[in-house]
Amino acid sequence: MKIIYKDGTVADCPAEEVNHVLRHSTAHLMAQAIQRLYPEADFAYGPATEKGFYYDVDLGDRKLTDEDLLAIEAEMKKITKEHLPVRPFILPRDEAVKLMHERHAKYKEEHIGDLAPDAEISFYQQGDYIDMCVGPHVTYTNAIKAFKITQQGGAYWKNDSRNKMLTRINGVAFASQAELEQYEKEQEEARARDHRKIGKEMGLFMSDDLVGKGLPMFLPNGYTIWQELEDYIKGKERKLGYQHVMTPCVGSVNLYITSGHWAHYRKNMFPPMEVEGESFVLRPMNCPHHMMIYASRPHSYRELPIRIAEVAHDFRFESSGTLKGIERGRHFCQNDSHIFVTPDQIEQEVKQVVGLINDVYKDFGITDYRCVLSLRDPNDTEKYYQDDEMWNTAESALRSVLQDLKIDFTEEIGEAAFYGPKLDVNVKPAVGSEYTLSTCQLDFCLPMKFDLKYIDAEGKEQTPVVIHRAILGSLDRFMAYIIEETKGKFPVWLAPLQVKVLPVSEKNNEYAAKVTEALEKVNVRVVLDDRNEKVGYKIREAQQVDRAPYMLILGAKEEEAGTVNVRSRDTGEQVSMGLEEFVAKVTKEIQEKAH
RNA sequence: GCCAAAGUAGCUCAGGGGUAGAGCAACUCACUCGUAAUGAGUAGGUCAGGGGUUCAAUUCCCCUCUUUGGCUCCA
Repeated sequence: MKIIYKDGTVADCPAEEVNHVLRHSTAHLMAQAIQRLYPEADFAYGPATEKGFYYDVDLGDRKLTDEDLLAIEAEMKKITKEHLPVRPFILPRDEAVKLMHERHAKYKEEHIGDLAPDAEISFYQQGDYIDMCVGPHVTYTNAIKAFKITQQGGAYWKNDSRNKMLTRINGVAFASQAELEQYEKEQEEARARDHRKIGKEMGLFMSDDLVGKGLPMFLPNGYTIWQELEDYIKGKERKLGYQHVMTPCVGSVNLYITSGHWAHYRKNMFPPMEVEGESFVLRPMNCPHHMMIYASRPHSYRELPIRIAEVAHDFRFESSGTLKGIERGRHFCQNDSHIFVTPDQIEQEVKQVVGLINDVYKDFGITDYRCVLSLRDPNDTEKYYQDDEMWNTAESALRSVLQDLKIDFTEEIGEAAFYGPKLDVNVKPAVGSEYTLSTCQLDFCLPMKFDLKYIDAEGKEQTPVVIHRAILGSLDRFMAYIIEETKGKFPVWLAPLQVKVLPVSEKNNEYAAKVTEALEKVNVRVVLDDRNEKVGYKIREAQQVDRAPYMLILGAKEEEAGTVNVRSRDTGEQVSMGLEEFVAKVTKEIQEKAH
């Protein structure tokens, strides 16, 4: 594919750039179509995205309907067929401003003002459409072959909620129709494994208007998984010397004033409750409670590290637009811990935390994640606790552990907690944008605010350092992740229904009941489907809805021989074996938490 | 919170100013069945809620709630 640079050079597009250029050019193509249909349209930014492009446009009071989007798409197709040449030109700044001003492009005009004084200002023209742009672009409009407008939404000018909300029109674009179709197929598959959809199908959780939005409730099947996860992580933690505690979901406002959360995050907390002249809030996090547990008695350096852990209920007032099933609600259970260490234990302890994350990810087969070292923004004096030396020490401590462990990570400015830098492990859901699964945060700040101490080897008082960490993040969110990763086909140890017993006819119900009982006796989660239906019908439901790892087909043959016919959910394979043999197999898999 | 779209049976969805529709699920009956849907029948609804227009509203208009997508936010 030929592309044209802003200086007019035409060249072959490097293979790895093809999609990006194509998508960026498709954004221009769409803008041209919009301009033809709505001449009053004023364009802001219109970049390429991961799979396509968008353009933010100010349409005044006009609202676009789905039909309007189809009309825009049709106009785009028309323009590609017009075979318009795409040509760049460069203007000095004053002429550039003049051109944009004449064309009533007020966002572009403002954009010029944001550019570096010596920046070269280039434009691309196709037909009567001119866009300020650095390029490169395709050389003719008909190079764009496979695209689709996917949706519209609002987006703030310069991504700032104080600015005007513009109409963002999103689309996807590919080099070929086949790739576009492939993409659409993948999207459909992603929607099918959305945890909200599977959660409904399998009866894992629900929500109800009367209970309140963002407040999901776990149903028996979902809570079974939840409890398995809780037992699993607590077991891991116990082996590493964590001590579990239980603290209340409500705390006095004074507690959060002391911690600094009141000043920094009050707007994300449910408003206070006044009783007997005191104010209380639903807690949004557990650090202050755990600080108070540490502070309740004196500590020697010999005791450190002290690892206080809790699977704790938290409540955060998330804005309504961000709620998403059990991935992000207003109530969740954090797999939280606060580790109190001496400064020279930081490195070893962070390494232990990272080791635990690795261990857990291995157990769940999680491989598709991204590590981020979240740093403060030194210019943001409002959000971050002000102490440069503290920040520098904490940030470089975390960085050096990551480097030591040879972990790939990116650094992101302005992503730190107000009290310290974080190592975040981020993953992507089936639908929607990336979120943090695990986190490990270094904190020199809260121990000071709570005046925490330990006695060092010289008998002097010292301030400990706190490591905040969450491995499964919140159990709710982790469950959402596991649902999507497995498409509801959980490993046996997690599956809400582990074995489904399917008699071939009613004649075999009695034997099937006996088999069911034998499994119940060894605590296997088993259900007998003795409905008067054909075995194929029962299999379909057990496979597609229950997603039971094992189905036991029991007919005359099995009854006579005292065996079970085992059908595997994942392979569809059928194997006959003795009941005892099956019991041993399934209990072993549960015990070993086999994938 | 903001910008859009949507809300009809338990689920997935069709419909449309004049008695509310289908498939699946549920229930009943028959069949007694061998690895992803046996057949017949029955029941199931304040068409999210409230207000308005109209002889008549589930349908048109307004408000509210919830859901979905995008933006902002995410300790």
